[in-house]
Amino acid sequence: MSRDPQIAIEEELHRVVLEIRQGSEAARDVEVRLERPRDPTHGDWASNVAMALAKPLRRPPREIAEEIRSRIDLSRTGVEDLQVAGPGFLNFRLAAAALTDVLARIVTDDDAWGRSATGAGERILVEWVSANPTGPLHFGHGRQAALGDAISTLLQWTGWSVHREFYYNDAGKQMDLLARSVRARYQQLLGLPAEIPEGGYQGEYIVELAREFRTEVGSRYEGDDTPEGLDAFRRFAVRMLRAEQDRDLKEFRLHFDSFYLESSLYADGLVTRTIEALRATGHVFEQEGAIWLRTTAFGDDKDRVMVRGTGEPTYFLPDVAYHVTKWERGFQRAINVQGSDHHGTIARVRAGLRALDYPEGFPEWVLHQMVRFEHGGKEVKFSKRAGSYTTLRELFEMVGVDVARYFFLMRKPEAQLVFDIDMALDQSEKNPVYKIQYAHARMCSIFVKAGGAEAEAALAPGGADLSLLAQPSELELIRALTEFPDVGERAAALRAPHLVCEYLEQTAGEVNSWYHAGNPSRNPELAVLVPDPALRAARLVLARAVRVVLRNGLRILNVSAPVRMERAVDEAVAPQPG
RNA sequence: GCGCCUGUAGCUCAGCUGGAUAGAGCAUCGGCCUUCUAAGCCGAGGGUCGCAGGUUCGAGUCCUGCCAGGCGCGCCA
Repeated sequence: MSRDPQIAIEEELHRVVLEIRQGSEAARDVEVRLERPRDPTHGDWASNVAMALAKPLRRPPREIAEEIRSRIDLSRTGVEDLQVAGPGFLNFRLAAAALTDVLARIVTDDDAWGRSATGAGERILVEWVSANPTGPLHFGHGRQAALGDAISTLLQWTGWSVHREFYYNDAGKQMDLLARSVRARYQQLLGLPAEIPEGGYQGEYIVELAREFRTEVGSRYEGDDTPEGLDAFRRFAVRMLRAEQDRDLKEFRLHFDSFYLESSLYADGLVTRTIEALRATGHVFEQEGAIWLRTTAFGDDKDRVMVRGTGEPTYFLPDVAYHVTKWERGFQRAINVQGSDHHGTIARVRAGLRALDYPEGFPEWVLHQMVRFEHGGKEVKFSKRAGSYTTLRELFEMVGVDVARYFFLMRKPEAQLVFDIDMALDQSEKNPVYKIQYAHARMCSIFVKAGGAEAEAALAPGGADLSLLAQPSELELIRALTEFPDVGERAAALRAPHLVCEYLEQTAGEVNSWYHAGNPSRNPELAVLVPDPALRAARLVLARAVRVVLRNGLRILNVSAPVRMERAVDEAVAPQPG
């Protein structure tokens, strides 16, 4: 197995640059990095290092580039050609052999292809969804749900030890309102006059909860307005709603390692401890009967109340306490995925943690903008009131989990997202999810067509002469496959799963081009599997490598990679008679 | 009024942390089906990168100021 060309070139380039800049302190910060040129005519790898050196060395960039070219030793890098181009780019072109070598490695690495060890096993906690147990998950939670999951998986792919957590705000006023709302509905069912409290929950599901509660306890709480009674309503409602959320999360393929309860922060005395710790910093003061933290000392735009005049803490305190537990549980890195409507809270939580001397980047926030749903060219509004298209469950039951997840992920988090339900419902290749899944299914069906024995022989070491893959569309596809590890690396570093979506869509397009290139026939599978056994074998290896990349990419997004698709592929894959 | 995010093709959006001729999908238009995938393939048109300055060899990308949209600015969570 040859060395990774990228690393080999970078090392050699680095060596030459060190020689050239000898004695120049000014050039010390210039880093050597290879990039993928957009235009394939610029080679497989390019470096702008000559241009970066031009200023500190006070020499024309092209002259430096030429000197690098004359000094560099490319004999062990797989590079066939090095050109100086444009203002001073160094363009490296790999020999075809170096390119096709990667195919063998992809097939060998299989499920591990594209993974890296960048995170070095360091622990990181990702917290997301964290919806209050006051109702079912709705449309708006979908983006957050898919995003946090994909970011977590990306981090695992790049070597981090990821802990997935869901934080339940099960204490405080909202829970009280929920309990009162259910109680009111319960009393109404028993024919008693009762009103939903102001700001309470109006949804139809509250009536449903009251009905179920009555089935469970009968009229035991008829007319009850004691605190103990209210607590029974609260516990019942939270239990039921959490169970419902759990079902929805599970079906949306979300798995959490832990659910952290806000109420436990009180029970374990962590809220009190946090107050004491903050007091010790000297940034706490009393005013108008409330206890404040001087968050303005840490970048907030106004000071915040920690404990109300009534003696109850505001949500701010448990929020800080919660993040303290993340650190104390051994996570020196944490990511919070939240909707941008929560961004107002960030400054104060950050200020609280800074006051307690936690480092600047702990935790890190990924904020995503809101989603706009369109169906039939019109916006679909979802309110908390009962209506069509309100819950996350309704959405994924309508368009499917794969499509829903992908659509939520395909845009960068900080941009607003239009979720086009019509396109989501489309089962042609206009729908990017199907396009990718279809490309994957096609690669699988090639193997079915070829039959097991031939495929096995081709995939065995040395079983195929990969240099036969010389069509432009084949070489371009191989290039695309080699980029996959970089994409994962970058997407993880930037917490940007949409880069994976973009890559998969692009690659699926390359697959189609290869699959159909020069094949006027309507059955490209057979056209790909030409009679010549050597070329057939090589193409089987390529098809397998494509399959590995598509499947691994989809795995990051937690979108399924069907081996067979409905209709056409099913037919194609069906056993041949005789 | 203040803060955060966004502004790129008719529409929805990418653009690898400052590089080469700004890309993709949808939509539109033009070619391809009498052997098993037309749910497809090939091609074309379409851009003052919101506006105006600035920084430098070089700006969609960085800095400043405007304009427009989204979200947020409670002793609510």
